[in-house]
This record gives sequence, C-alpha cells and structure tokens, in this order.
Amino acid sequence: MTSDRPAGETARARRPRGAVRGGLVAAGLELARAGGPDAVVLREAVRMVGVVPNAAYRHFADRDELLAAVSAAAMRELAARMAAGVARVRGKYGDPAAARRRLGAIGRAYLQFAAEEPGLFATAFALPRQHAYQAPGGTGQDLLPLDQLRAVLDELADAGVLSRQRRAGIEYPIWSTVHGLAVLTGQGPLRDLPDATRSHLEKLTSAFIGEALT
Amino acid sequence: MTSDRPAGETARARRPRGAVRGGLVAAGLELARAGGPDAVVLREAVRMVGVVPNAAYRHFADRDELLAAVSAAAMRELAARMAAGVARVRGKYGDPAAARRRLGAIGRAYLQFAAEEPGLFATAFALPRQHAYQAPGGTGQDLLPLDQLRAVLDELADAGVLSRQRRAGIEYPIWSTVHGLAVLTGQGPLRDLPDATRSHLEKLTSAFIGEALT
DNA sequence: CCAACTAGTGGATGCTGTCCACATTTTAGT
DNA sequence: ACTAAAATGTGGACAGCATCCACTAGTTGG
Repeated sequence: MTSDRPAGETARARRPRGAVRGGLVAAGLELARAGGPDAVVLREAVRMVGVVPNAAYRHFADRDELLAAVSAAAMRELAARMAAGVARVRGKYGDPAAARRRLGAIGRAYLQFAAEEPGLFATAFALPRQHAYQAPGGTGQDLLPLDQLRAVLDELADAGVLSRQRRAGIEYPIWSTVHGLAVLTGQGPLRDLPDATRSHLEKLTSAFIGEALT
Repeated sequence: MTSDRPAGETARARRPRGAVRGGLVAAGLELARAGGPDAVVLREAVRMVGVVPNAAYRHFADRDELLAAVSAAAMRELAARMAAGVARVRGKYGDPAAARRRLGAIGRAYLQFAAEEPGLFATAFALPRQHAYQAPGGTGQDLLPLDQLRAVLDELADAGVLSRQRRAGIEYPIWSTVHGLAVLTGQGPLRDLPDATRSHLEKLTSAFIGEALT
C-alpha cells in the first residue's frame, strides 16, 4: 500500500539508483551491531529494505560480498571514532605531552568502540576471505586504524619521545596489545568481567605500552 | 553391513557408552580444524559418526553446546602445545636465563599454534555465549594458557628478573599482545603476510614484551 | 523510437537446526 | 530374576537460509 498504482502493476525499480545497495549495507550494519557477523543474514537484510531476496544478487555476488561491504563500513566507523578521539586532544603537533595523550586517546577509542559496539567491532575484523584491506587515503575517508596509529607514533618520534630506533615497526606490537585486549575482554575468555576490573586492565595495559616508549 | 544381524533388526545403541558423544566432539574438531567454528555443522558431524542427526540431541542441547565442547577441546589442544613447548626448554627452575627462554617458548607455541591450526585456534576462542572458561586443575589436564603464562611469570619473579611490583597483573598485557598478534596475522587484516614479515613481527613483539620485564 | 541493459519478481532446490512421536536397549528397584 | 524406568537412537517433518533459473518491467543510449 505504498502508493495507489493500478492493481496488478508491481512496484519495481522505483527506488533511486543505488538505494537498494546502500540500504542493504545499512541493514546489514544494524544486524551486525546487534549480533555480530553471523547475524548479517541476507534474507533479513532484504526484508528490512523491503525487497525480494534475489534483488540482493544484483548488487552482491553472494552473502559474503555483502558481509564484506558491511565489514568495511564497520571498520570506517571504528576509524571515525578513533579520529574523533584524537581530535579531542588539544595541544600543538610535536608537543611531547600532547603526543602521549593522543596515543592514549587512540587506544581508548579503540577499546571503547570494542566495548560499546561488540557486534560492529567483531564484524569489522571478520573479513570473509579475500577482499583485502581497503586501500587507504581515499576521497575524504577517515584514515584506517593502522594509519592513524602510525601518524601518532610519528609525532611521538618527531617530539623526541620515541627514538627513531624504537619507532621502527612498533605500531605492530602496540596494535597487537590493544587489539588483543579488546578481543579477550570483548568476545574472548575475559569477557563478562566487572567494569572495575576492565578499567584496571586498561590502565595496566597503558602502563605496559608506556614501558616501550623510552 | 557392519554385522550379519537378522535383516529388519536395526542397529541401535550398540556403540559403547559415550562413543557417540566423543565421536561427535572428535568429528567437530576435524571440521573446526578445516574451517573454523562456522564449519562445525551438526549434521555433518553426525554423518561422520554414522548416526542420525537427532541422536546428537541426546548428548547436546543444541549445536551451540556441541560447539562449546569442541571449543574446549581445541583450547586443551592449545594448552598441550604450550606445555610441550615449555617442557622442551632445559634449565633449572629459577634460573633467570631459562625462565626467559620459557616465556619465549610459551609465546612461540601460542603463535605457532595459531599459524598452523587457524581453524582450531579460532574455535578455541569462539565460545558461543555462556559456557564459562572450564575450571582449571582438573584431573590430569593440562593447565589452561593463562595459568601456564602465570606460572612462567611467577618463575621470572622468583628468579629476580621481574620485580614483584611489575609482576602484578602483567599476565594480561602480555597475553593481550601475543593474542592480538595471533589474531591480526591469522584471521585479521595482517593475514597473508609473507613468512619473513611474520617472523619479523614476532621478533619485534618479543623485544616489545622484553621492555616491560626490567 | 527501439534495442539493450538494469534491477526487480516468482518459484524452486538443497542444506541447515530443531521438534515430536516412537522403538529399542540398558539400567535399576524390588 | 523380572519388570518399570531411563537412555539412546530412528523416522519424519518443519521453517529458515543461500542460491539458482526464467521472466518482466522500467531505464537508457544510439
């Protein structure tokens, strides 16, 4: 009953171009938010968009391709939150104290996203075979998590907090530490820990990373 | 044609007690090994055991409970490999150099398991809601990963390598770092990295953890 | 203005998890 | 030892899922 078209005429192709594809990704994002990657079920997404299951196959080769699009969107969401967290820190570029705070902000944003949006976080890292990490530096897109981390570490090096020697490749152990904590406390064996313990672990981890920045 | 029972008599309940349950877990373990937690499909497991799908429901409330059993088995496998890795290191308890080597062996075993058995590794950490971490210290079971890590860190503290102050709670950041690396390079965005880069990352991470052990 | 293309529909297939009713074997109580 | 009860497996069914094929109505480029 969406319009009073003469009976018998089916409503087709009346949506603006690309609306279905975008709608499917948006629907998938909601499903992922509520239940993680496994909850991104094609037939449910098309139901939300108000279209027949097969319509999805005009935009995605299969469910995995839809999931890949949803995953990329979730990753962009994470990147946006990280960028927002960093932007909130005041202080000129190159100021050692400010640079340290920015590194902390990145990690905190990462962990907060994982805790507040476990479904999206899991989905962002559930790339369904193939579909490599989207190339960064696109048009106006937020930088990907790793790039943002690199930028802050470069600043720490410029500020003299981190020697060039130690700077080299340190983004990986740091990313691993934060990501590992997010995964273990989010979906792993350390989930359902009281909030107090959680934030204690965060402090411990922050101090741990601090050791390596001499 | 497993036996020449008179025709018409169906073969039922002739397996030794508990054989079906054990077989289902074993079958699920193979499925998990090949394709991770999502590949643990009930109907396929019962097919391997040679029994009708419903028989599984005499032993597990639903697929998730089967998956939980498989996950626990995978975790035990990981623990066993870690224990084997540690046991291979010679040196008396309390010897600083030996203690360090044991810590390294634990981490290496963890990462090696994740790399060699990605399906089992993912399954070990894919606990399907509820079903808390199996209580440790069972009868003759290997200690769980966290317990093994704690034991080695305690040894490092006893050996004077790690001050009591730094020892407190450090198992979590260390576990996070190693687990994060395993996840990122195994199933995450850093997968399909060349082996050389992989081992470089491992060295970087090892050095990174070393910083915190002063 | 028409032909080719795009994006939707309808219907079908095989797989999955799960439920109910039933049969048989094993165990336990007397 | 005999029987009642509990365990364990079977058969058949259902709904939901991803996906395929054939078809059609709008859209668009020549």
